[in-house]
Amino acid sequence: MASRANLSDIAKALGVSVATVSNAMSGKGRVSKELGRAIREKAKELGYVPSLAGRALSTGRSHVLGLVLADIGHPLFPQFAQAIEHAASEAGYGVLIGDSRGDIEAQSRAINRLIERGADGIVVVPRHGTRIGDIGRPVAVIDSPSTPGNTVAADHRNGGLEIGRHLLELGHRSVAIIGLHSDSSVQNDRIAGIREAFASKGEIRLIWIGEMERSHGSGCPLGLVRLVEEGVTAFAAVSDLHALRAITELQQGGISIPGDVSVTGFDDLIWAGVIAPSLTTMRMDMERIAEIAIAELISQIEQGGARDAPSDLPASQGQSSIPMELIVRQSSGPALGLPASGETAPALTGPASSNMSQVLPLRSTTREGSD
Amino acid sequence: MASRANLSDIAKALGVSVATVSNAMSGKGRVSKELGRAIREKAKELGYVPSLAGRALSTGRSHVLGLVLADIGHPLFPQFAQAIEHAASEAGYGVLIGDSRGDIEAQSRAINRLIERGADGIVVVPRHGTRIGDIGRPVAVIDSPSTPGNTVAADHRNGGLEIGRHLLELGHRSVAIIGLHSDSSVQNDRIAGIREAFASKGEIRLIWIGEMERSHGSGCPLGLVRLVEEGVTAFAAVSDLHALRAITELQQGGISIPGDVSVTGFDDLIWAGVIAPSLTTMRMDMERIAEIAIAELISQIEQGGARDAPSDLPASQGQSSIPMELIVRQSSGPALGLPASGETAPALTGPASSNMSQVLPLRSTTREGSD
DNA sequence: GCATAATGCTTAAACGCTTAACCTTCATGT
DNA sequence: ACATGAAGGTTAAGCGTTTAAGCATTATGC
Repeated sequence: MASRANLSDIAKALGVSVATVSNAMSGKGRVSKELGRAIREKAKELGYVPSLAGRALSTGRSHVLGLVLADIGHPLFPQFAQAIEHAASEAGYGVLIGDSRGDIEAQSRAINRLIERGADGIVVVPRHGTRIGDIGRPVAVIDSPSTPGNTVAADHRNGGLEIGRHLLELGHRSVAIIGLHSDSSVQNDRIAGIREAFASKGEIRLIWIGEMERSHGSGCPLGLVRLVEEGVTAFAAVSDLHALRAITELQQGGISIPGDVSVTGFDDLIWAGVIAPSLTTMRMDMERIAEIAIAELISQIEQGGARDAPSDLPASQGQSSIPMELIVRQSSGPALGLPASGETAPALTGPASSNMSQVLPLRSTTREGSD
Repeated sequence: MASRANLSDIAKALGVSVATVSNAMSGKGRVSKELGRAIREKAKELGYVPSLAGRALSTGRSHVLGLVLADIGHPLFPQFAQAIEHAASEAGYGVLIGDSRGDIEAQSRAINRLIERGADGIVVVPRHGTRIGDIGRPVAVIDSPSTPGNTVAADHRNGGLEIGRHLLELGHRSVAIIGLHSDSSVQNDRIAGIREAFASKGEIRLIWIGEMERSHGSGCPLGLVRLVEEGVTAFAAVSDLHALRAITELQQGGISIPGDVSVTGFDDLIWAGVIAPSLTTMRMDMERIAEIAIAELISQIEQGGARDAPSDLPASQGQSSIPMELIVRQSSGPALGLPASGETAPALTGPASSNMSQVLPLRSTTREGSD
């Protein structure tokens, strides 16, 4: 089997010049209707596939984009990768992945590697608290709308607002927010949103997992049961991962969800729908985010060429923030003291956290799965 | 800023020919020690980065590999992507991702797209029950050792064996295996391993989530509490995702883990270490698997060239299977009736599954987090 | 001391594509 | 009738690299 057909094969077969064939395929030069059709037919017949390498060398464009995730191990990565790949593919671009496990320096190394590999532009979901400097090539940053230099992101603040309102409507007046650490814009936006929803309407406390783990080791209990005793009726985690941690810890402590307390998450990660109780959470519109990021990137690539200073033009339409969607499932319910079905919930009596062998009353779960 | 320096710039600056510079950089032709050093110095000085496009055009090798995951949304994807990217990068290759969400046909489309993009070879983690046909280019398949055409994979069967033995040692004699559906070689291997461990030493039943969801809807309860009443003391899920589902369902039903029953998973997914109780599971050695897959692929690429019939040579050393590692955490403990610390565990009394408002005794969790 | 070989470099072609420039041919406006 | 322009092509250069072949020059064998 001969190796792949090229332009010259088609040209020879039809007795025309390669340039004409090239023009016909790209629809750029001046080629008569008929010849154009004939060429495309022949191309199909020979199974012609353009050589990206040849094209890249000639045009200086590889038609490949780089994707750099700060934390490629994050469970959100699949969604990102899938959406970005899809959008890029639609636009005729391939996606090269860059691993930046580890620190910030690794992140820039990853970016550089991708550039050396010839990526026309880079999509970055940066590590917390990182700013992407000028890398001499178009970049689209997906972080949070409040991050300077951000290109597109979900409206995390509004997401927080919605989850806050949801809990508020359910009657919760004392909630604990669970975050990892305070140097992530995404988390801070979400938290700010929740706070805004509760402004003066309820009491909020903050739990930083990062801090607790620093003193008690990774995977340590978060002491949530004690908070429940102190009156907290809802836990709003800024990630489904933390929500999961909360749910299991509470359940292990004999607390019923959503009977006794509610738990909400963020991101609608893969397990959100299958755990018991299934998780109420906020979902990003990855498809749209990816589309916009890619569109921005490609527009920069195609017009800009060698433009590197992002301060040059005000980046097309500026930064867009995409609404998030509230997914109500089983893990959120009416606050204790606001009986759902006429029955009065028994108050929690005595300390339950330190001594799990105590007998706890379990309320029945009344809600059904909705999706 | 001038665009990137190329061979010709270096050649001009030193008054030599491009060919010499090329030889010096690649160390292939005949170049004197001194001149070689001078050239490399100049290259560094000018910030020379070889043009992959030029090289690709000249050599016919893009130095790019394609990565196709059947289910890119699977939580294992990050680990795969990271390991593959790392191994490929070490070998001087980039990794292009292919999205094959959806059916088997989408999988071949993804593979084709990557080939059209010029990938020198493809790493495939195929969809259950798929066989990758001849695609005219080197392929490395990561599925299960029992799959025909498999290149490298974790030793899932042995993994099952180990988890089975672990439960056996803890005194469990009646376990339920939780799987998704029966057409996955990986799952079947794992299950076979567990079965082998228990051969005639205990009772095993099988739960297929797929079947249950087909009749009761996605995310439906699996009825595990009833199984506990019937005497099951351990649940061995073939994926951490299912294990998670089991743990939450059991906890919600008022059953203590590992006090009343044990639950184990597979794959050591991201949440395994942070949920309560943390999850006992089996981990694949992704790094090694990726290394071997990439090495195989590259060896095929570099020697084979246009060889397409895999039946030609017996594929180097044949298919390798990499041992899995048992990670013991909190979710597995001694079987009921085999008191861990002198204390006799109370037997479960009466039906607990259908009526969750029943008051259940909770045993204390005695084990500490170990990692 | 002369054929032979090794060494160090250059020339030139090739990879497949794009694109500017050029050359016919034919239709058009004046 | 003749300059002008458009249409439909062709030629040729160039993108950056590799690599076979060629050509001096110097070392080696006998």
